[in-house]
Amino acid sequence: MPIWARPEPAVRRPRFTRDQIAAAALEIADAEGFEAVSMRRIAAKLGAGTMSLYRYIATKGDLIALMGDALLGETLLAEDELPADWRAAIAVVARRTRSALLAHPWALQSALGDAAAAGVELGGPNRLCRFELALLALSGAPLTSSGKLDLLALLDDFVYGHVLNAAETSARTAAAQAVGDDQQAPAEFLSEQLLSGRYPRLQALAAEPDAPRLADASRLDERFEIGLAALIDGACARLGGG
Amino acid sequence: MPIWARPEPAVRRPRFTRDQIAAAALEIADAEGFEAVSMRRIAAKLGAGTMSLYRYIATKGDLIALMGDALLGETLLAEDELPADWRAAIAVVARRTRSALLAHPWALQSALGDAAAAGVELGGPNRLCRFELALLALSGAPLTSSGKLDLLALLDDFVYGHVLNAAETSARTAAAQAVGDDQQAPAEFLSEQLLSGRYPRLQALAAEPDAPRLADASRLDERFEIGLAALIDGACARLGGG
DNA sequence: ATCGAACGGCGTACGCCGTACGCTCAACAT
DNA sequence: ATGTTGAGCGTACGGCGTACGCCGTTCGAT
Repeated sequence: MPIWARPEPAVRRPRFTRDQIAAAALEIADAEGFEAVSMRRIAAKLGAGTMSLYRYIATKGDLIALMGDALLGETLLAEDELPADWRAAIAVVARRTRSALLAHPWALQSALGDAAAAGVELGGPNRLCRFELALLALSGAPLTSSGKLDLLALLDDFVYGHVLNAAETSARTAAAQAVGDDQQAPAEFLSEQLLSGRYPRLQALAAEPDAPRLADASRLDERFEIGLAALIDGACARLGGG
Repeated sequence: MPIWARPEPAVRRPRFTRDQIAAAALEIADAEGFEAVSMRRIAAKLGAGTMSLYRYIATKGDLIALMGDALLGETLLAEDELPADWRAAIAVVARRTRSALLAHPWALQSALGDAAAAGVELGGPNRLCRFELALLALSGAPLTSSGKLDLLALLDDFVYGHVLNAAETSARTAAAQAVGDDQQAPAEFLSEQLLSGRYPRLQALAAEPDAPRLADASRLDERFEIGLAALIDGACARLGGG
């Protein structure tokens, strides 16, 4: 039922591959955003008729699943890129995942939505590969099997959430720098709200001399490292290891 | 420019309120999913013409922003619901956020996408309220202002990521229990993949006697608590507090 | 009380979307 | 040489967001 369970058509002489189709979709998503990815656009990019794609793919959900798995492929590392220390190793996996997702801001959109859920089922080969790699990274960790699964899930929670909020932050700052005129209104609205007195602590915080920015893109890296370290150490201790 | 900066029309006698429109959208999203929310559906539910909605809302992105902020309203707590201990207090805020988001699985979809980004800008009143509440919870914490911001961002990262992955997991298990026939194929595909030998550690893990489930919905609560505690303690220590 | 202007409500239309259906015609088996 | 198959895809349908402009009501001014 999942797309990876069905072999590619390959019956006669197919003009395309699922990989080609997914690659075209990736390109469009990177260049113009996730919602620019449509069957017609992909077909046009490949020089094919729109409906031809349906010889290779049952539904758009399948395509999205393919895109998501292709993206996960970018998170993979060779085994020898993993440090020997398991903490360092799993941190490398997490950092790599983060940078791959940040490089493709549409990544999380492909994971949400009913269309995606229909096709994802249990994840594609690259997802399994990533899982395998993560288990390898943890092979020296003093954790039970289910403890390892918990730690991996915890780290994925954090990484995905970090990317989600980082994408929102950067979209905001990007929008703020757009016309230059548009950034006036939101800023005005915010300071107006602050001055309303309904948010005393927020107001006080904004009034501080060092004035930490509320949505500060420059601290994203440092924040990620802090959370990563806290989770690896803390979760490991709480999961019964050392 | 953000929708909250513009007052409601209110010039003559408007038949609707933004709140009513947002409420109708919420109802549809809860009942039939996020992608069932369309201008036509909302208008029909309100007994209005489709285009009438545009008297109250500039674009669908605005509507989505409204929905997101309404949802954030569910995460709010009264001040006296906060424990005195700052660690306990911020944990309560995080737990409340988690349960509100889990109750509305479409929540994250509303936060993603270009349509949403256009309207969100700096967040609505409820978002500001939540921020204020979180600052109140942290008022006793031995952290600098920017340390508090970092901790809050870190916790939001974790909570949102947790919900994201939990939603995916539950969507998967829900889909698995759908027809009963469909669950056969994915399971077969997975075990086939495992037996291929390309994923030795995954295979070994699946073969263990206690057999921890790969996507285990039953451990979600415990995992959340572990991550929460690890982040609060670890991040606080690393941010220079006690 | 009357009337002009203003404005809320919304019908229509356009250009997108995903995809069901069925035709055409090249490539293969015989 | 011929029959069969299936890849490629043109057309069409129902849905989407929303631009545009008409209509009838309501309000302020007289």
